[in-house]
Amino acid sequence: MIISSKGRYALRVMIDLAEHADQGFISLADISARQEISLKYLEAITALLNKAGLLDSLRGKSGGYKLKKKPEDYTLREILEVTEGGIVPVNCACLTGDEECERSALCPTMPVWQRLDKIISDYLQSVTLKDLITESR
Amino acid sequence: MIISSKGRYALRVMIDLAEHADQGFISLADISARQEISLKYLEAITALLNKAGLLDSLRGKSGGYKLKKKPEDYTLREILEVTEGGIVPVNCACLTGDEECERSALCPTMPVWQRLDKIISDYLQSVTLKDLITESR
DNA sequence: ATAATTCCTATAAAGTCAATAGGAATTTAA
DNA sequence: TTAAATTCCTATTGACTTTATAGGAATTAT
Repeated sequence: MIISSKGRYALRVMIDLAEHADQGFISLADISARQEISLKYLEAITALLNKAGLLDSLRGKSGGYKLKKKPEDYTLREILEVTEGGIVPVNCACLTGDEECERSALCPTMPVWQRLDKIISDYLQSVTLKDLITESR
Repeated sequence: MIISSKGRYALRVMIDLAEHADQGFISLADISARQEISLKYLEAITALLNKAGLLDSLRGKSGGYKLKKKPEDYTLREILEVTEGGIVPVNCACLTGDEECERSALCPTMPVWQRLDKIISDYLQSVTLKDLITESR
């Protein structure tokens, strides 16, 4: 799985924050109730988003989170990369680069993994948070 | 990870078989030596490919495997789907379909997962085993 | 016959994922 | 000034998946 439930939930959190952007800081308790995701799991997810600088946070009573940028300025790629710790479709050294691969010089599969990686990356880069927001009806 | 090491190895096996297609049945011992993958793991991988009907096999002395079709008639998609047991980028019910999702009617993320799935699927469908074969030099 | 091979079932070790727990630090609001 | 609400931090757990390996049965060419 390229995108785990952490990434899926992160997207729902960001959408929720975008849809309530006019209400200042939104508490995780509110998001938990609306999205039916446990408070504790939400804490883990927003910790990642916050550390990466995607959110503003305020501690203490009537605190919470809000978006730091406009929805159209977040790409799905940046949101998902933060929560997943990198988006890689294949655990091959030619993509992860964490170890040397002796075969790389004549590896027939390398171009495929690199193109696949680019296709995915490009698509996720092309969609913004704003694209996901459903107008309230 | 959308594609595990089993899928990566499967591709290398298929390439190896394609490159030695003129030599009749190729034993896993030979592939193991060339590809530096353990015999036992190769057995597990070819079992999947064989059960799915992608290979011809012959047991006993001087037995082995060979391709059932021409390299240009295998898509990466069919090879990888067999060894991975399905290629799905996100563990969401809208793709796996193994359980009902109450949110689906107004889920803002569903179209993204479906498009991502299609992009990946289309790309892997468009590349054949023949495309991967490097002419010997 | 025998050697080489695929085929079958089981198992083990390591890693990842999904989620929870408990409490410290902070801040607002009563 | 105190109490309540909230984020923040570190740790842990159970389930599941991945990546193999082991032992031997069945089969077949030589």
